[in-house]
Amino acid sequence: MTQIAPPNSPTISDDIYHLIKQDIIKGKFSPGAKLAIKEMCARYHVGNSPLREALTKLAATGLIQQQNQRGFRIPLISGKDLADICDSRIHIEVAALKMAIAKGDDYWEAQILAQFHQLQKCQQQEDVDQAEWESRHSRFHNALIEACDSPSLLGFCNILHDQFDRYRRLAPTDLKIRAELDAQHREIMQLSIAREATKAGELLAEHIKLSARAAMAMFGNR
Amino acid sequence: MTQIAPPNSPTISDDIYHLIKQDIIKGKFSPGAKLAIKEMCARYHVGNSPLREALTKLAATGLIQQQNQRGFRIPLISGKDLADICDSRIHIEVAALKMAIAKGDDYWEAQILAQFHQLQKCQQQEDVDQAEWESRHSRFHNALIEACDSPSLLGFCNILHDQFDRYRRLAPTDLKIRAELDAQHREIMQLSIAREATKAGELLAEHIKLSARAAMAMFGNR
DNA sequence: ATTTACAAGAATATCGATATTATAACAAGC
DNA sequence: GCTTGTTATAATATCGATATTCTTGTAAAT
Repeated sequence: MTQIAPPNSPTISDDIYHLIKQDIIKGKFSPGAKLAIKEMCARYHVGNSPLREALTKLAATGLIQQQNQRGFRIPLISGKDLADICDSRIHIEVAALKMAIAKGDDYWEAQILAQFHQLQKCQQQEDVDQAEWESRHSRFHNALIEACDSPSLLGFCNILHDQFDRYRRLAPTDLKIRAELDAQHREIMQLSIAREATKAGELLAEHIKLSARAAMAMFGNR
Repeated sequence: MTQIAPPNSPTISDDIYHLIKQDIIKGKFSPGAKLAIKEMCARYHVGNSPLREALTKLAATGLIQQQNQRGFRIPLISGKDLADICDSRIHIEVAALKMAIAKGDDYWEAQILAQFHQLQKCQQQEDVDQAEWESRHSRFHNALIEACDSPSLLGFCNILHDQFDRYRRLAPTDLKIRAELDAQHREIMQLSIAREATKAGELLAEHIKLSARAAMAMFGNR
């Protein structure tokens, strides 16, 4: 009995879902901007239905807002919102990291090393490819928690990551802070593989806070 | 300057989203069942587009599964999945409760008392109205954490609640356990209003575990 | 008997057009 | 001048039909 791998083609809906999602995270739409259906159809060369499905899906993850009979908008930004995303990320991602440290196997350790290496290589370039860095950075953070074996926590982490990234790209990160963040990456990796759950968790919390600081500076209060 | 309240009519898409969501939670579809587009359109008396948007949204929250070119399915159930949902709920809902206890004001306290009272009244009936009980039970749990002032955590709690409820309704809860769960409700309420964050959190964790036990008994292993 | 190839059928996903609702512009009344 | 009411316009949401993809059944080949 040979279980043949199913074909499973992509759909337009799914393709532009990822496209639009990335564009939002990249900041190609300004906060509060209206996403007019017709314009979006023209921009992404798709019809009504798949576009709306993609937008609906994005609205479900909080990356855009939907109002009945009034279409879709890019959410406004605020210090309060960022603080919320940051705090939630700390709660959930730290929990996931601790679980991963408890459950992770050799493959998990290897993947962390591998992704860290790729991130390093990317950063040593003369002019860093932003898109590539973002991708590798995400993969590194994901590798840390992937072994937590909790689909729901991982899903929430992804949602929060996306929302967090939109903020992070609004404010260019200072070089000094960038170096510090990178040092934290190394430390978190080492502590995780050494199974120092508590210390690793604390450092990850610090790391997230520091990441948020640059964007946070754009808002006076919370 | 009189800021008039906007009209904001409902949409078919939004209406059936809630309808289908409740039907899934109520267990009207068996795990693994295929949700054929045409049949669903007939069943809910709606067209193609709003139905697909509703299903897409539900897929984004994990209440149904979507596969490209292969439509939508009700997720299978498993002890592993339930354990994951349960654990995540504990992580996130306990965190939210502690935040709420730290930030809650008089209104928060009053709402908890009010929702608890309504839940009690409902339970003292001869034959409990299941739908009404579910609604009041949800509102009580929500009242506890609402003051946490974190939209993202509250959103995740709702998602997990929905998934959890589907499992809970699969197995009828033993009367003895039911009484115990209700005693916990009262205790959690009291500890919360007394601002005993740690104790309240621990008890909420116990409460969630106990709720899951009945459904968990349906699966031998994890 | 098992696998492979192909064709018919069914289902999903998408398009183009329409109906419904919100928005904007403008006139009338206080 | 400001509010209120009305109409024209534009946008969203929905429908019905079509194209594309998967699935099933049958026949040929190894």
